[in-house]
Amino acid sequence: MNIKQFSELTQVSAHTLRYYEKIGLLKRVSRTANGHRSFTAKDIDWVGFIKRLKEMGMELKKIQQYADLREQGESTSEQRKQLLEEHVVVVENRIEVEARNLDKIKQKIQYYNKIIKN
Amino acid sequence: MNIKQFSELTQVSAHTLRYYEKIGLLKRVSRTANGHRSFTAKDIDWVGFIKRLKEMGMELKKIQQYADLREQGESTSEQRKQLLEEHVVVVENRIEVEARNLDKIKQKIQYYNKIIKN
DNA sequence: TGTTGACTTAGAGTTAGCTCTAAGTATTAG
DNA sequence: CTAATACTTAGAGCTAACTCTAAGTCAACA
Repeated sequence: MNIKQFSELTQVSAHTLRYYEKIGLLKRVSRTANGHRSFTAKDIDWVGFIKRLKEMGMELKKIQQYADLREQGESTSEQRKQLLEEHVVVVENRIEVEARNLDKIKQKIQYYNKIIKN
Repeated sequence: MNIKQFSELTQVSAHTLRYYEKIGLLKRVSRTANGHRSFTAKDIDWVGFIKRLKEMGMELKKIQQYADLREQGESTSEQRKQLLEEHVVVVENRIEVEARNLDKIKQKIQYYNKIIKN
């Protein structure tokens, strides 16, 4: 599948896909005879995973580390697991902070409700 | 209180405080005879509020809007309240998405646990 | 008197993560 | 055969939110 089709499937722009390859997030993307990128079904899963990590606020640099480990094969499973576990902690803390702040903002809204009514 | 003391109290760098004033987040900061900024106790609260909104992922532009309304006085309470309510929805959705993604990542970790044990 | 240190400004530089441009090649349709 | 279209690359440009620099003023202290 060429870059355009892949871009539509993954909802990631062709520009961004090339960028991801350049910075080492997508590895060993195969090419056709004329040098065009040719993406596979496996690439779809991988980009999906990248998107999820990104959505969780993982930096591209960290995702890159994961990609590096992944490329090295099975022997790095433990390290990849650790990387994910580290990020789980980060996200859990962030959710907690956000929940706390949400509460405070809601209190502020309550305050506005009072002064507006009177 | 001068910018250095204020910076230490609020944990926001002097550079950033000047920047916040320039983009209209801090308004009417008073000056001493020699032109130095002079911050007050009210400014501490306001910067604290800015920090909370920022922590919740509100863009400085949006915070600026809030600051503009705040400057216009009591009559804008309703609009400020709406602005906060809008953001509450944004944050609630984000927390939800994060919780869902967290689950998926935890599943991935479980998968690693399986393949590592065997 | 001079030098230290805090402040001032305008504006340049930085980082992340894209996003776009220019110049070029290859394939396909008319 | 030519025009349109899709691809390629290197590298420039953009946005947010700082962060820093340079050049200058001013007060205090040895």
